[in-house]
Amino acid sequence: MRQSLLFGKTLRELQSDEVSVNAKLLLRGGFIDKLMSGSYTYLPLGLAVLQNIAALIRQEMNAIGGQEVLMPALHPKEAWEQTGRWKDPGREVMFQFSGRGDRQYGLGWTHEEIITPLAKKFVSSYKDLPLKLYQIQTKFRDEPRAKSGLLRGREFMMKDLYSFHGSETDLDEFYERAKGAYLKIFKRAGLEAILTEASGGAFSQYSHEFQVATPAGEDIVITCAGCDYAQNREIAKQKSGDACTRCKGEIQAQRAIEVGNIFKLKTRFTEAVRFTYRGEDGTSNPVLMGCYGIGLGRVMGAIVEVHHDERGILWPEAVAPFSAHLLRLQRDRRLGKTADALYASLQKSGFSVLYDDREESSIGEKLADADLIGIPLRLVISEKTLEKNQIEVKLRGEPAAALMPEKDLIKYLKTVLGRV
RNA sequence: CGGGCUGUAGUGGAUCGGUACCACGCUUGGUUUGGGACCAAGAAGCAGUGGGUUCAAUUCCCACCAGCCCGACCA
Repeated sequence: MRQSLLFGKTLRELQSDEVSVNAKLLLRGGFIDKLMSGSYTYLPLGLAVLQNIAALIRQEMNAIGGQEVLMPALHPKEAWEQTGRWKDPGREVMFQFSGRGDRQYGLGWTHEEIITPLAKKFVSSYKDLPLKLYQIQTKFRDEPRAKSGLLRGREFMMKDLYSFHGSETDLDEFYERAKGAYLKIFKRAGLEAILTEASGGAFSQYSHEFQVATPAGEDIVITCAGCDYAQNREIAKQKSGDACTRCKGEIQAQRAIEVGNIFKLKTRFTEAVRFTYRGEDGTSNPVLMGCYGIGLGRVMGAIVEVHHDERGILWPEAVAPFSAHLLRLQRDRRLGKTADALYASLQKSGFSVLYDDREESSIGEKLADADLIGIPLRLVISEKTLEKNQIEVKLRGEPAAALMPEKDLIKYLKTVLGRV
């Protein structure tokens, strides 16, 4: 992508009352634009990151047998009355309104009410189970207080997977596989997620949250320095400073962002819609369910909270909007031709490149923008490099740059960049 | 929903009650080129909305709306 044509610009200044790091850097970098509190437009750069996160999640969901569907966000009241959630707790978080006539509608903040009847239509025998369906779709929640940039929105992208099983052991087994897939997703996205036990809330006593430790988090998790004990503060019996009951290690409390959670719903929703299946022996049995969510925008925000410095963002390679950022530093014609040629040859080799071909901006602006945008690899063509007939290569996270001739560059990129 | 702070060109900020100023950005022309460079000439505003006080309100008061933050809330 030629940066001169890219929609969205980096900003030098921001409304001074914005405190959240992810909001500041993503707004300044031209990744997102705020429509209102808790509601953002993803500009081309931000959308590229979001789509990379989505692609990564899809890979791992497909790997554990998930099949992607897309359900409506607009729901009829009746679907929610069946499970008793139209009034409580629905009314608290659900946008509800009436349409033509007296027909009542709500916007989906979760999809058990839709997917359970859907699965029921197609599942009747043990042969149809287990079944794992997921979607990546916009959720709406009437949050009492949207805040912290992408971390808590009123409208946000969520991956929600629902699994259906014929037995509790099958549910348990899949739950563990989903847990593993989640840890893999967060690791690939550059996040160290703490697997945290949490309360099951309204419909289950089993639940795990995936928490990313950062001062920007709104949750508090209680962890042990010595073992992998981790519980949400709401249910933790140990507190900061205690000696761990498992390993005597030091218990600590830390702030964290909840980027995902998984639940065993068991029969909470299948019972409500009388969803049963015929077993091998001909008997009718209840279907068991699990649900597994990841907030994509929240993942993106958490990545920025964890991976940034005073100059800007440092995107992990797997989610970066582009693999490389090519800067044409000066405006000289010969230099422009060299840079254009390199851009073309990188594209031909299959690399995703943002090419700063802007003529009007100063050198300082280009360098500052590159740091702010945070693409992992920076390539510079300037009068200096042209003289030596080489290209400057620098990793965003490292201070030193190296020079190399073009013929070595492609080889180097292939080793450094995971995806081509 | 309680509390605090804030609303002024596209953006960020000034403006002891006398109808608005600066910087950035933008437009035109020129110069410059390794960390947001310089010169010149421009364009750009119902001062969040409504009410009140006053001869006079961007400025003081009230209400509402919006934004940020703290708390409550949150599968």
